[in-house]
Amino acid sequence: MTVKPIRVLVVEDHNVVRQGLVALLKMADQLEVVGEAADGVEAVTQFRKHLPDITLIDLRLPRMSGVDVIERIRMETPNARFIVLTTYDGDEDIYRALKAGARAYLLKGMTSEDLIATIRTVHAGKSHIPPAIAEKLAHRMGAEDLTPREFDVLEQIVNGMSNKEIAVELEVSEATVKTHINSLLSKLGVTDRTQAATAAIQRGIVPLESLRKPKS
Amino acid sequence: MTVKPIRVLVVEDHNVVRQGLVALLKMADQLEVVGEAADGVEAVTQFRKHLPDITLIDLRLPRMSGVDVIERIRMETPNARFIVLTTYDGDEDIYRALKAGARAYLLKGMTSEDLIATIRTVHAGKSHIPPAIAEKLAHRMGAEDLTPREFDVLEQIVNGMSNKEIAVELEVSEATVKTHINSLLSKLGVTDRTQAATAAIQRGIVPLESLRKPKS
DNA sequence: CGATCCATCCACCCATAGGTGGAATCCATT
DNA sequence: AATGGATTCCACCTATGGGTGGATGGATCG
Repeated sequence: MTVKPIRVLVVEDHNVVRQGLVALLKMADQLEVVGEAADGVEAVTQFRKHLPDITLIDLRLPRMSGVDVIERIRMETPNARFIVLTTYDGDEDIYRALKAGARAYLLKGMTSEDLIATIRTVHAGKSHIPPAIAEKLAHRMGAEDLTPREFDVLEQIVNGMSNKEIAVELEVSEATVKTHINSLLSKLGVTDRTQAATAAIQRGIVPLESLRKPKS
Repeated sequence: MTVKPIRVLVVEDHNVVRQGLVALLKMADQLEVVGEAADGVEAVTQFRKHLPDITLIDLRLPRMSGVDVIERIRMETPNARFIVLTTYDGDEDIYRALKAGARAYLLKGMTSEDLIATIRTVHAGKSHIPPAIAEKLAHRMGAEDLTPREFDVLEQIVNGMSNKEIAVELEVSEATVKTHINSLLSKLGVTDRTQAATAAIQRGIVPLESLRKPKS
């Protein structure tokens, strides 16, 4: 123990994945896993307790989302460093996480070399945003940001509601719904509601989990 | 080595997850990981080489899908035993995998006890289908099974195509497209194409990966 | 205080989507 | 030979969706 190891907190709800991360990290020198958490609330607790150098964090977490965790912790500890883990590319949450202060992001399909190299890079104070994401990030800025109301309407569209149903649900006229739809269609760069729905799901604007259950 | 260990093959493309599985399995007695594979083709090769008692297999794999792997192997080795791993519930592939001969399925959020217990159960010759899935499986049977052509149309719908565009793409008339749509709407139990699209994604009938890239 | 953005609504129009009720062909199974 | 499913197409009609070009009040911000 000649050099001070990098102290890492692992936050991930899926058991196997968390075990896998810990297993990978143990193979590396000068890395120490100081804590594990399986949900957002526990993550905050563990962070306060251990004050790790690096927090590896999944975005989809029970109880409190990864983005919320990052925001919360950075209010208390502004120089906390986060590396975000995601399963899928093109996830809208990535942008929110980066905006919240994450320094890097990694897909779960990465190799152990990727993981360890990224941890060292971020610990050295640098960021590590893959070029493809950086481009999308730039591309995204100034383009699509839906107003709260447009988001409401989009959510209803994804849930298969007709304009009339949306109007009732949001307690506005159908004309208003149409206005919002026209607006969000052009913001999303799509031509109809079906494309809006799939785009919303694909980009993670509306999470899959919030989808209606089949009418059974 | 008093008792013969259960020989396990782990097939999973995501590095961390595979490592995690192996790490979990090593904690158990009388279990031996005899091979690992990161894609479908390698899975078949590894299976032939080791003839494991149990194959833990993810369904989303590069090069050859998990379902295809199961079908292929069971043609050669009909009593091969598979435990399917999935990230999300409600995945259409689960049904196909079970039909192809998988004996059990597990979510990646499981505990190590679940995993090991399931391996032993399946090795003992029993199946292990969670009640919730068994019910859905029963519920699904006799209901929705789309014809190949209906599936083609649904795929186009998910990709945001209009009826006219679908007609051109599939080289049929718009009337035919409408017929198929009418048919698949009632089979899926939905009322319009947007609901069909989200249902298709949610149930995994059309994989998210096959979605069009934004026109950029 | 203007300027801007948001949310709300209107009228009008046309294209698209979806429903109904056919019908013909082909193919596999009975 | 007959049944049934899948695929292809037609005509016809109505409902819904989406485009255009407005208008209004409220909030926020420089």
